[in-house]
Amino acid sequence: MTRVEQIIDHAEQQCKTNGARLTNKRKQVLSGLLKSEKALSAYELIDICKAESGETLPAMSIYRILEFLEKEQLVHKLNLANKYVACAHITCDHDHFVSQFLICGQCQKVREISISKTTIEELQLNVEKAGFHLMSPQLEMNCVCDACMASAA
Amino acid sequence: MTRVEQIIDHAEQQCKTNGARLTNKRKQVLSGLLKSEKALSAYELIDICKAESGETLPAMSIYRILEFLEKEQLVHKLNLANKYVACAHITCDHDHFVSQFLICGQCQKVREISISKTTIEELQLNVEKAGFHLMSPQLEMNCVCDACMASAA
DNA sequence: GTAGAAAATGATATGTTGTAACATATTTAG
DNA sequence: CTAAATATGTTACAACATATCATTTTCTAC
Repeated sequence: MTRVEQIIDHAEQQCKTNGARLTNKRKQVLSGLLKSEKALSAYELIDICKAESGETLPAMSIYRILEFLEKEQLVHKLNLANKYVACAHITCDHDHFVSQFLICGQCQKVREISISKTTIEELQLNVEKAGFHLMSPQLEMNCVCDACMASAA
Repeated sequence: MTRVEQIIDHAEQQCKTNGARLTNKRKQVLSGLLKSEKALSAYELIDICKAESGETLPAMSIYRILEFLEKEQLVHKLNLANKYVACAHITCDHDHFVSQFLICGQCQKVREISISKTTIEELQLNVEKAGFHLMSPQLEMNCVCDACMASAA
């Protein structure tokens, strides 16, 4: 059983626990994200699913499926890039609090790392002091990864 | 002389120093952003410029002008919202390092605040440890402002 | 001041991301 | 098995963005 299959299995159990259904098409999309190991646009996922299964999922379905996967915390939407990425902690069984996403602008590789509580608190404090309320506690940063940095040079 | 006119004047001097030209159309766009005091999409700026001057700027021109203004640090692009906002520090004469942008998802009001050096350093350290290099040191956060919070309740 | 280069803007078409609205199919529960 | 709920399909379109090539404006060198 491959790593991806293991993760999908785990995700399916997790969904069951929440009374949600990880259907075949939803598995297809999640699997596409997991295999690619980078951030993909909805339309790139259409192509990937088509290549894997032969059938063309309509854009609307992809977006609905991504929305579902996001609610189940299996996928994150990267707003900076308008792309989607599989959660790096599916098999960890813990809820997310705040993640810092590093997105390579060249190859779309993504690292999802955690932030220390004190850093979050400081950012949050700034927000409140400015008269705002944080909605989605998710930090995204435009980066370039080592590999792309090296190949560009 | 209004506050906006003062800022535009200052921006014009700044451009001259850099060997750049703040043309009339560029002033129009910057002025639109300054007056509105919130984040605007390129297409909203088309409407605003049309209302002010009567002539309709093509989308392509707006995007080119925004790109110019961004390079001159007069405008910031908010990738979270696909919108543009006038820099809050045009008359401050200092280079930017890292800004934290708080974007109200309801009214598009934006606060541009500074981040402490230690917080930046910690975030930056995380990035380097993960094998990435920060490209645009700009934090954007989805928020709701006090006013919208109150009116929604 | 005029020619030619460079910079700015315009026009047209099209690509990309995302959603609204309504129809159909599949699953689940009683 | 049937009704309700859930999931997916279809069509059309809105919003954001850029590629390409044409034209206009400005600057520079003579």
